[in-house]
Amino acid sequence: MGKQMTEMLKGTLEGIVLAILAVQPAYGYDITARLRERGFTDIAEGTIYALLVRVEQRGLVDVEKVPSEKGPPRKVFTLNERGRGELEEFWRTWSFLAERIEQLHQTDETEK
Amino acid sequence: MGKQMTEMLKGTLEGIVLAILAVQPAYGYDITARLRERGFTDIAEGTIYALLVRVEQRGLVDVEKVPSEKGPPRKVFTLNERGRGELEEFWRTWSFLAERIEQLHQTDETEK
DNA sequence: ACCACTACAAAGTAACACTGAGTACCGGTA
DNA sequence: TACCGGTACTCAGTGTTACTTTGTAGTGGT
Repeated sequence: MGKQMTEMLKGTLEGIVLAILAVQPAYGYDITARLRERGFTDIAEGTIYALLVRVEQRGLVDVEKVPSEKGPPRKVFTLNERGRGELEEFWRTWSFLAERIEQLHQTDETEK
Repeated sequence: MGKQMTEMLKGTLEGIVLAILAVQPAYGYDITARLRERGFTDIAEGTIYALLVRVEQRGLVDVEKVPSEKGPPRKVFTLNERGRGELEEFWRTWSFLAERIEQLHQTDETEK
């Protein structure tokens, strides 16, 4: 993956995952699959699991072990109240940043 | 500054500064001022100077020392050819990410 | 018995923004 | 003269994050 993308995902990837969980509860392996569907083809599994450990420790999700027919038991993550709060703040922060960057983009374009 | 914003700036702040330099050459202190004008009121000076050292070492900018009437000499940074290339890649990466996140934002909104 | 796919875990690395402190130069004021 | 506010740059140390790599383990098909 490009280095720029790697750096840009820092701070956004967590929000992306929370947003995916907001749509519907999911387990790690499933989340990486959904990310790939949405165009994030190069995100390593290990990255997602590490991120899930963090959000669990911070109490943003509830966890439930569910047996699987094809492999080890699944850890299903559900966004809880705190998680929803965090996600809302993520959208606020994102909107703030995106607006200002888009403004710069326009200025930059017109310079050409 | 909020922790989320701090993390989100990773990978984007460099692009933001390059975009500002694309409009017009500037020195560190000036760049922080322009950032504040554009709404980034909480970005520490030290952060900008460290970033400028990095982009200089990577050869994205040309540097010129210019004496100042009110303080130490200014290090004026001008975006060069490599810097413009990097900036273009930044916009590509940004657009890719922003599109997908906005898509998620919509999905998330309609869920409510 | 082997292999592919599913599913999770963990250690080590690199990159980045922040904090806080420090240096230095100038002009104005008391 | 002595001080202070504004300008301008530097640097060491900290915490967080995503990536890489490797390993473990269960299931089903051939």
